[in-house]
Amino acid sequence: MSVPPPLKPATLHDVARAAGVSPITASRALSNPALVSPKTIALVQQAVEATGYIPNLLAGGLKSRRSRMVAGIVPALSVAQFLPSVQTLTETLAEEGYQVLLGQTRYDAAREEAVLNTMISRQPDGIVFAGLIQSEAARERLRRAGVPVVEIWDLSQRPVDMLVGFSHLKVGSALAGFCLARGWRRVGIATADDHRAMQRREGFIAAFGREVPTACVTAPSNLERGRRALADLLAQDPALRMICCSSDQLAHGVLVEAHARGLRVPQDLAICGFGNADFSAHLLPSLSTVLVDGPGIGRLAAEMVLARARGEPVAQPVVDVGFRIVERESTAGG
Amino acid sequence: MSVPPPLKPATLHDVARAAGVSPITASRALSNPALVSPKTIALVQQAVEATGYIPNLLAGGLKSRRSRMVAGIVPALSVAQFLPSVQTLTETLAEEGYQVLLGQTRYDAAREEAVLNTMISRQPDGIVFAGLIQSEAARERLRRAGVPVVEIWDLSQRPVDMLVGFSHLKVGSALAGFCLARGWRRVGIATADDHRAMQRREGFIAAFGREVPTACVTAPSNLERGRRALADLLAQDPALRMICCSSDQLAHGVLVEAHARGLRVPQDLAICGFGNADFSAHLLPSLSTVLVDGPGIGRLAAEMVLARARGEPVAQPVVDVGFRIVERESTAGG
DNA sequence: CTGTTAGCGCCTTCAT
DNA sequence: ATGAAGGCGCTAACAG
Repeated sequence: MSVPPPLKPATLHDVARAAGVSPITASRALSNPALVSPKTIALVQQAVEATGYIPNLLAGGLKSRRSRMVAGIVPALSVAQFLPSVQTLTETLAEEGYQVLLGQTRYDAAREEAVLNTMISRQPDGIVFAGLIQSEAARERLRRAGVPVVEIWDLSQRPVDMLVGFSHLKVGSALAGFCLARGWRRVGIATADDHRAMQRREGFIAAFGREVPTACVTAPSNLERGRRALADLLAQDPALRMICCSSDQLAHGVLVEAHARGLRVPQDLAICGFGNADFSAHLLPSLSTVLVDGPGIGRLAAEMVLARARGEPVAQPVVDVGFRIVERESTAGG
Repeated sequence: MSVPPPLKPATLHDVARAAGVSPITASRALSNPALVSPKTIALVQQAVEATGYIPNLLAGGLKSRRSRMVAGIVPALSVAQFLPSVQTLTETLAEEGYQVLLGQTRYDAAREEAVLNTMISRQPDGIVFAGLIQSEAARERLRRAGVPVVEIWDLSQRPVDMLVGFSHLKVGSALAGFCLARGWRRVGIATADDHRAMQRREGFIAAFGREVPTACVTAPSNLERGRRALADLLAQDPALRMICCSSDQLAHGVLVEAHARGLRVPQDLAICGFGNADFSAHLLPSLSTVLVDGPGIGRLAAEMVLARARGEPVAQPVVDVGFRIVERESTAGG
């Protein structure tokens, strides 16, 4: 049973020889069986077993110009926001034999460019980028390279190529409307300092009609920073009635800090998050939030890239998936 | 300023011609400048600018047999446990020009094998696998392929190759000792159904001396399942004094459910988690947990792979990074 | 320090 | 349905 390990792994040539056919026939038997007779296919498959052949996708990709890899680029893997999108992207692509190459920009423009350059060198069949690509040089290089690009989780007048996202400004104004409708005037904002979160804040203020107390924390946000943010906000205005947060993690921190200070939520203080994290519906009180279809964004981005890879046109290269405010206990009453 | 986009992207040949040198010299100027005169380097760099050259790492990898890619395989990206390791792995590798290829097994043995096969076809310079590789066929194929493999987050008598982890049995027995020392006899376990979590449970029971009420939830665990787990456990024994959980997410859920039922933590019910999630220290009460150095595991794994890629021997191919019980408010008193 | 030669393993193109 | 030729873009291995 046990075959001694060959020093050199078997190549398609070895398989072809073992099967008594030419290399190209072996190749077709494996990647395009429709063109080969059933007899030959069986022969080749036996030869594959016998030789322990494992194809070299690098070599195949060189000639065929299809690497079957897609770059997935996020600020950091720890940004919980993007995880469902990346996970679904990876799964959807895997079903079609594509793998995701991971890149992290750390919210850093210089690294963003470096990461994109490295990715281009790897000849990916697509690039999915969380956020908008800022660097003009990178945008130009991507267009030149002709790689399909999908920017996700934001909206832009001038995407590099394709886009699946929604308007953060509109999220902000929707939240402002939400507060105004309930008569909440003393509202504070706890926000991370990333571009998208700040845009939501801008949208909020524009619709709210005036500046509001703001606590700004370094991205990525987390529970601890949420606690500090509330402390900061209450120092600015102890009578705040409502806090809008740039993530559910931050909102959770605000909630914990509120409890630590004996504030009742929502009676004394209402709280709203963003992103509908898996825990939000199950906190005490359950957390109101803004729902965005993260998995849907990942799946759509994958399908766009796959369509391009197959040479099909993409019907709708820019998709606004929208969002929805989910009212739960933390904003009840009002 | 604006150069019209070339139909064909520039190759190293184009750069060499523009610089008036041979292709191999251009190659060396870019990838091994120490071997080339400063004058030539400058020439080549100008040519790179002029042509807009972007190297093709696929082609380079084919010849040099170094793909500069490392496979990173987890059950699912949403398993919070592994994120710090994957993030640090990705960062550490990126510093050396390596990228991570993402794979997800979904806790599924069949997919585990499929994912590993796909990864091998991509000629990675290493494979970092969260957990132990179960499939004997895959283990054999990996050895044949000669790819450096690092199994992480577990310990084994027979790793495929290298390993960075710790003993889950020992974690369990340490937790049992922790409970016994405080005189807590009515202890329940809330656990996910994955292999490692179940091992911790086994270690607990062995050291505790008897079976204990157990609520078992489907992995990956989250807050909602933690709430259900406590409900389940209290139905089994309403007088439980302490709950050990297989993750901090689960423990968080147990904490929330305890509060929902008017139980005081830790006075009525003590809770301990696992993994030291970023939020654990900042909950009310702060959550006791088992600390494991996730980023450290990722960094070590990266360094092992890099060492192998450089042809250096790995001094310690199996590393037990250990763990530490972190006592916080949720287990105070007792 | 630089160049020549020769492939890496596979697949596209064209022929049969 | 199968095969032959050639080359994808780059870099080892050797020369000079």
